[in-house]
Amino acid sequence: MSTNASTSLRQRRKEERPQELLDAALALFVEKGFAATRSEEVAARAGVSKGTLYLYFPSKEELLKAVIREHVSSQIAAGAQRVQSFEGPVAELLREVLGGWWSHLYDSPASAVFKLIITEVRNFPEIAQFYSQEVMHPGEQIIGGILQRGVDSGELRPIDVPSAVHSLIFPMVMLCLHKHSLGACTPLHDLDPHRFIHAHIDLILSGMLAPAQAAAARQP
Amino acid sequence: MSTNASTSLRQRRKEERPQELLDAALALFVEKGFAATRSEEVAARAGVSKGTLYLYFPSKEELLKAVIREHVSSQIAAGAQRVQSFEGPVAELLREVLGGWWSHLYDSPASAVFKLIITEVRNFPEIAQFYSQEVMHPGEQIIGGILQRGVDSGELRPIDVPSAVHSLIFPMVMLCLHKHSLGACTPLHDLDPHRFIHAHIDLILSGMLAPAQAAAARQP
Amino acid sequence: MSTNASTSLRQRRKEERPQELLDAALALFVEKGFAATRSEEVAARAGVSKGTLYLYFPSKEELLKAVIREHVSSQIAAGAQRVQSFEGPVAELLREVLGGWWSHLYDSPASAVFKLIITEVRNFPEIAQFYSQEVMHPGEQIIGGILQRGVDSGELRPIDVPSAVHSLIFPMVMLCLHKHSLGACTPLHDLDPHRFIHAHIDLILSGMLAPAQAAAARQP
Amino acid sequence: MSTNASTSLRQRRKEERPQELLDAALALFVEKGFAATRSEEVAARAGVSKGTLYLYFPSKEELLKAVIREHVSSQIAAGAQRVQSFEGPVAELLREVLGGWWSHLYDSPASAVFKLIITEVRNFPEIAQFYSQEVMHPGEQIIGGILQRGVDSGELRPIDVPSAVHSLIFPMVMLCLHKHSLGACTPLHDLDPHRFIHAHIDLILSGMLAPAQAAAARQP
DNA sequence: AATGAATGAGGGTTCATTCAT
DNA sequence: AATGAATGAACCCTCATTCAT
Repeated sequence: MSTNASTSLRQRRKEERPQELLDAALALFVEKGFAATRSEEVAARAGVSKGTLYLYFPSKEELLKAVIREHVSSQIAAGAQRVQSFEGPVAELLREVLGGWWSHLYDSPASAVFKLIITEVRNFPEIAQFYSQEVMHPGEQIIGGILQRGVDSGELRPIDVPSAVHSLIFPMVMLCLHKHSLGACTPLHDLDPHRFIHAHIDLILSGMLAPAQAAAARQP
Repeated sequence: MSTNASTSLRQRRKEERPQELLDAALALFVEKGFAATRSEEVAARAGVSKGTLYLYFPSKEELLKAVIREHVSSQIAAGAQRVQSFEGPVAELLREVLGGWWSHLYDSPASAVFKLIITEVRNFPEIAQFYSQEVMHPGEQIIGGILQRGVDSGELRPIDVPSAVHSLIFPMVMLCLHKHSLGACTPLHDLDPHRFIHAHIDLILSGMLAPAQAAAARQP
Repeated sequence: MSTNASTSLRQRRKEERPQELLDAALALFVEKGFAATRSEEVAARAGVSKGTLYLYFPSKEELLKAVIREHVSSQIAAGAQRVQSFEGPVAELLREVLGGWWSHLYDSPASAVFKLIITEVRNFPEIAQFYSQEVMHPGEQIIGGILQRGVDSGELRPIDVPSAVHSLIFPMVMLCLHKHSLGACTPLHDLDPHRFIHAHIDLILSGMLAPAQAAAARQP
Repeated sequence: MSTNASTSLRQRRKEERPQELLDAALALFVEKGFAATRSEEVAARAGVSKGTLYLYFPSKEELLKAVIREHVSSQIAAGAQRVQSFEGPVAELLREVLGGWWSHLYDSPASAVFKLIITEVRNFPEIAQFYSQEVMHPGEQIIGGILQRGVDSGELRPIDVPSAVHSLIFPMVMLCLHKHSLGACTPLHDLDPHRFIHAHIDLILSGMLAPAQAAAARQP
């Protein structure tokens, strides 16, 4: 009898189902918007039928929240760890943290979540609370902490830290948004995302480094 | 003759209705998304009944396109003019152009259009073409032209112009998006939009100015 | 002053309005059906505005009834008169009555009314009563009377009069229906309406004439 | 296995639904007209809910076309076969073909389709093409062929065949139309449909038979 | 008398959700 | 556990009718 084998296959499928549904939902919600996505489409894209979706998620709205939750909790803590233990100069730390985050982010499905949040917060305000607390504030804390450390150590000019944090981060988020909106229609002619981000970090760093450091940076 | 008097109430309403409907539509499409906005809500917000909306726009989709068209054509040409005729240093020109654009933009309903475009392009790809040609490319041309002029004159370091353009612009767009999404739910704690943009421009300028200029900028 | 002239012009228009509206309504109701015709179309075809229609008819339904009433009352009485006073052979009388009726009918707007009645009686049963009493019964009486006279006089075989009446009349009505339905889309290839009706009457007569008459008819 | 049992209820319904919907649609479209019939009424009459209708037909208009298609394709070929293989006199053939067609037609739902076509062709011109090709022309060919055979063999007088075809057929169609329009409101006082058709065929035959045949027919 | 802007009930269609199989 | 037929609330849009001008 194939009971054992088929059970394990079934079992495997069964355990993967929620993730497959979440992936399908993320892709479609980001592409068409939550309201314009039919739940049957989500099911079809995950390779199951309409009814099955409702075995795993009680409603379309809960599915949305699960999609967002899934991509929100993670990697902030990891970033915080690295910052604590890092010893070298702030410029390097910043390049590592933001660069690492970016190379992880842009090409992964997680880049889509920004669009999802921008698009749907107004309809589901609980998302706002959630996202602010779990992602935005901690992220700003980490980057802000690095910058402040740089200012304190004299590596950086005395800058307005919160502003600088957003000068750094906003273009990265914006690029993710672009990827899943206009960028999916017309290509971003003369701008490679990965090169841009490095140029961007360098440009901001140039603007922040204390004159001595800046001179040093220009003639190593 | 009843021209003068009769023009007043009925006629005046008739002439103002399309604008009232467009305003209502922009607000609601941005708040809830196109698909999640009922046409009756738009009508109600404009103070008319469902049917009246369809006297002025043939369908909800045409209404969306009209909303976008309305906020897209303008002010690019004006910006180009100013740039052509300007004589002073590039830093000043940049502050004037971006600052002027910003003070006009952020507090006006036009700031909402960014969200609308991010949200709806994938469903209405003709918007992409339209927006790229009418807004993005010309805008990038203008800012890129200024930066290139600065590089050529030695005011700015030899930078990657397209990257710098987006380092400058993306945070501004991002702030508009934020205003109409997360920002409408939880306030942007320690960041005043107008002050941020000036700090942002200054920061980027610090990163771009040629060393001589930068030194001069630091000690007047 | 043009008061007099313009008043009379206006007056003329005003007096003709109801008829123009009735004509427009007949044409459109027959073409598209009552339910599928918009009252604004009727008004437009009559050269007036939507509101004006309602100055002359209290509702779309009343307009329909007026259209039917208009084409129903007439010419039955006239036919009855002719029959009473006619002296010659029945075959001739029949050709005159039906031929006269036909040449009057087929090319006039009245031919359309049959379709209107077929189409709309079920929705407005009062029409049935009306039409039966005013048109069908009297018409059948007249034709039936002629045939009966022929049978009584020996000109015609002893036939089933009611059947023969309908054998005579139904194709004529059918041709009117055809004109305003299929005939308006694909032409009636090899059948000229006027020639058909004469051939039809002759054919039926051939079938009804008493043998002696028939022989006479074949060799004069 | 649940095949046999489970096929029963749910599956059986699924297979029968389209037909049930078509029947309901035919009845209502004929009674009230296409435009005046609400799709919910059709569904209700078929014992299902509004939404279910759209599981089987993509739109009300497609439902109409399906209704017509269903009643159009058939029995013409069957008639043609019988005509080819028939050996006896034309009068008998005609009585058999038309009589057979009639007894099949008048009391079946198919009799309603004539009204549907008369009523809706102008709004859906594709129906005209369809019906002309599939029903009218072939039907006229068959009857015309019989008559022509009779003329050629000397059984019938030299008559205008196309005219005679319509003299024969039009009253039958007309009676179907009547059944579903006026006849549904006021009864056809002194005319039984089935007797009428036989009297009608006999009458027309009397008019067509060659004198010798006619004399024979009168004295058996 | 005539207009046509405005209304809102009504009807076609979609789609989240349920439930018998 | 999985399916997909069925439901019916909800939404887009139309159009008969009204009424201020």
